[in-house]
Amino acid sequence: MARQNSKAPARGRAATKALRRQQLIDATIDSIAKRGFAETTLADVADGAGLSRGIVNFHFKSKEMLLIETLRYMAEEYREAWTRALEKAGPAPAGQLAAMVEIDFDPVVCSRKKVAVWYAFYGEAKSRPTYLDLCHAEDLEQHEVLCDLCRRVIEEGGYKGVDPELIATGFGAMSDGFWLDMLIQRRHFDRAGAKRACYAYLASVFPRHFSVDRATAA
Amino acid sequence: MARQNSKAPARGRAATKALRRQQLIDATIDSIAKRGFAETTLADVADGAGLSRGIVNFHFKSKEMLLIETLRYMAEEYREAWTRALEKAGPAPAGQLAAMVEIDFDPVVCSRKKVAVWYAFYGEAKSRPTYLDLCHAEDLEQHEVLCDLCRRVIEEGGYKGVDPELIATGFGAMSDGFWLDMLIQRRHFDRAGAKRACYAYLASVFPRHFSVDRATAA
Amino acid sequence: MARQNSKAPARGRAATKALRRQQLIDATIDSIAKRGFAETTLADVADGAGLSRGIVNFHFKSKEMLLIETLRYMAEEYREAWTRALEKAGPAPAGQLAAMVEIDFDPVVCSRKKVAVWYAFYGEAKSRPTYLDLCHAEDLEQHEVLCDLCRRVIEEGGYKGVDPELIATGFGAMSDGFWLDMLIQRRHFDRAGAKRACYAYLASVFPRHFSVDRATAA
Amino acid sequence: MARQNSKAPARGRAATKALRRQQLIDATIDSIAKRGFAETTLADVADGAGLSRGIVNFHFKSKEMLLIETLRYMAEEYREAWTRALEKAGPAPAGQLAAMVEIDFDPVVCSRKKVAVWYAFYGEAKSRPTYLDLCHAEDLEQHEVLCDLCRRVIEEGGYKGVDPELIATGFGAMSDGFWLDMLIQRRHFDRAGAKRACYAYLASVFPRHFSVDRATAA
DNA sequence: CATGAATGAGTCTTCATTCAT
DNA sequence: AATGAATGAAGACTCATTCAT
Repeated sequence: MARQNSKAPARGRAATKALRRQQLIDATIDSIAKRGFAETTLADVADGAGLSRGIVNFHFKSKEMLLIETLRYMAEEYREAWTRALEKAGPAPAGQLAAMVEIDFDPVVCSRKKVAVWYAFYGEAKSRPTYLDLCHAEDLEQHEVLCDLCRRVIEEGGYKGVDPELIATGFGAMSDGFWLDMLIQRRHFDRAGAKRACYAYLASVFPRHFSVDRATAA
Repeated sequence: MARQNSKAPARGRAATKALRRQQLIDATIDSIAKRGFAETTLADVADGAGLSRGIVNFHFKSKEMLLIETLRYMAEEYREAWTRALEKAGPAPAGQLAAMVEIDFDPVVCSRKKVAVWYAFYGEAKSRPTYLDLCHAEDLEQHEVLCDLCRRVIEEGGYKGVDPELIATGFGAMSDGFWLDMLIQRRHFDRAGAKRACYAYLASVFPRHFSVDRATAA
Repeated sequence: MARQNSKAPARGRAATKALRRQQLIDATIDSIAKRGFAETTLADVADGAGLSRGIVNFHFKSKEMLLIETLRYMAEEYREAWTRALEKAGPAPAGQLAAMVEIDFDPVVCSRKKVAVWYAFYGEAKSRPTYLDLCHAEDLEQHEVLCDLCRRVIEEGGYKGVDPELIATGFGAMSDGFWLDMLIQRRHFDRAGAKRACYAYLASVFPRHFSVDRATAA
Repeated sequence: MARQNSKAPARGRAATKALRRQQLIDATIDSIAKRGFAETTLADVADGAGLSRGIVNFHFKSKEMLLIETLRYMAEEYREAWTRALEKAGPAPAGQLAAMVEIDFDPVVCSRKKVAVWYAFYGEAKSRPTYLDLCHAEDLEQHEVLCDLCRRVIEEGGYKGVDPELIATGFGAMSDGFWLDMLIQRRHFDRAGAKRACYAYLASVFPRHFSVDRATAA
């Protein structure tokens, strides 16, 4: 009982601490999406979280660290999203490839807000080394997974003269490009249009697995 | 004589003025590429141009204006590049499409430095309205040109069930995605690889016009 | 029994309270010696004492109060040291004067750490009258004692034309100056050298009582 | 004429710059003397100089640098003072020693304000390495000069059993101690009293050269 | 008694902009 | 046309103090 009494506050505090950190990361994402990288001040973040001014330095030590943790959070969120999507997709490689298309343009991951934050990090030279440290391994892993899926689709479908790496790379680039479209509406394209264009790409390469509208059962 | 005397310096001054502006725009591009948007100060720009501190406000009124003019310059440079590339390419639409691939990954336009600046503008929320004002019309124009080229290739090749807009859009997105790769080396891809992936895409859609390595004569 | 139960913890608490205060004063001295006045934060003190952050305000109400108590502690410590030294020295005034030299450069009182703290307070003294108030009475008392000792030595030795106040003052100043040397090593002098210089001074004034190396029996 | 015109502003600017720096150093000395080291902010200094907030960082880069330059200025001022005093004093070593006493307690060098600043630097641990870097060589030089003067007085007077280094050291320490007295008025001593005590010391060591009130002609 | 999360006032520093020269 | 000294607003960060637990 005594132990429980002494643990309860500890648990509460630990929970509070984690909660605050997440609150602040969320407020950071909101602010970057709204104001951009350069205009996001710690005061904005604190205000956005409804907390006091010194709070960020208390929980994250510095602005730099807050931004790093924010990037880390977004990278993990994205990674979990596509990992889980593949798990749910069943064993067929074409289905998994389609799942990747779907998750890449799922509002959870590809909202205007989230995309704005990704591109804020991409665009800011100072954050590039940090980005590489944090995301390079995961980017590579996703690339390998995509290559592998393409390879298996090619085998399955007996496609001749198709380089899986080239297709995987092209798909990844296209996906990134459509995310940018979400942000600046260069080709005023919506999620559905982006997916259709991706499926059109896959359908032209893997006609026996994909149609313009969706994945075909192999 | 009096006229000559007064005109010569006037011309010299006008030239100097234009020269100074270009010097400062170049220095701005260099600084954004090196330090990023948020870290670029007017002092950096002035130092980079080898000029004095107050110079930017003198020639551009404000930092804001300098950035707008810098963006305008880059947009015009890019527009002229692809416009001229199409002119040189001859009348065949597939050749023109190939010319677009080539120019999009030509070092003049797609150096790491230039790409860094583009993405700095994309990533910075504050610059987005400016970007739209300045570039929307031109982006749209390029998109229309690409759609038109695809349409004509489809007609020429009698390709069935191919939506030109979808292909043009997909190509544009892929190109943007590869530019991002140049910047963050997400898939550690070089210009040649990017072009091959683009041609692979076009080859799979327009097999009678393109091969993985280049445009095929129709 | 009930009383005992309630008293024992009370005594324990009082003891704990005094212990905590001393712990914090010690940590303050350590921190001032190490980091200086301006750089000493309550967090440093709390960490140094191995206690929690809010603890100082809990036991001392404010940082200012902690500093005052620290100074008071050092002043009392010094006072007790020289008082006790005089008591031990026997009745002869020259012996007591020598005892004052010895105690002034005794490691207990004149360690580098302690001197650092004294001079930290001196450095702030002009702007904080409270600090002066604390030490003024005791400084005066010591000065009177020194004057009295000199007077008695002069009488005893029949020294002509020697002003006891001037000698006492000069000795006090020299001692302070050597403490400063300990701190900044202006003349890179050690304790032994300082004592020799003091004895040399006393020997030149009171040649029948002192030699360079020590007090001579009168 | 054109040259003159272009030089005049340059000279004016250079002069202004030096003037500003001196203004700020003076304001720093004033503020440290009034408020102490820990309480001196750049705002205080700027206000004291009647200038704007950012001015210190403009002229000195950082607070740290301002403090270093302030210390350097004080060290040079003191050095010049005693150097010049010796030059004026004539060739006799006893006269030069007396000149050192006089200059050490001359209001120019030993005002309460100046002493407050010296002791602020001595007391602040962080400034000690800087102090050593800046002043160690000069302190040593002054010490050597004092030793030399004592040596020559001893020779001249044929004093037996007197160690010049011990006397020089003792004198230096006594002088420092009296400066501290000026600051905290420990023995509520004025400049005249301090000098008398110094002369009393010298007179007891060098009776054929000094009396309590001044240097005696050798 | 003690903890440590939270607050917010205060400080240093940066930097766009102005303006006298 | 150009310079660079000066300004002052704004932002990151520190830290004494408070208070719920």
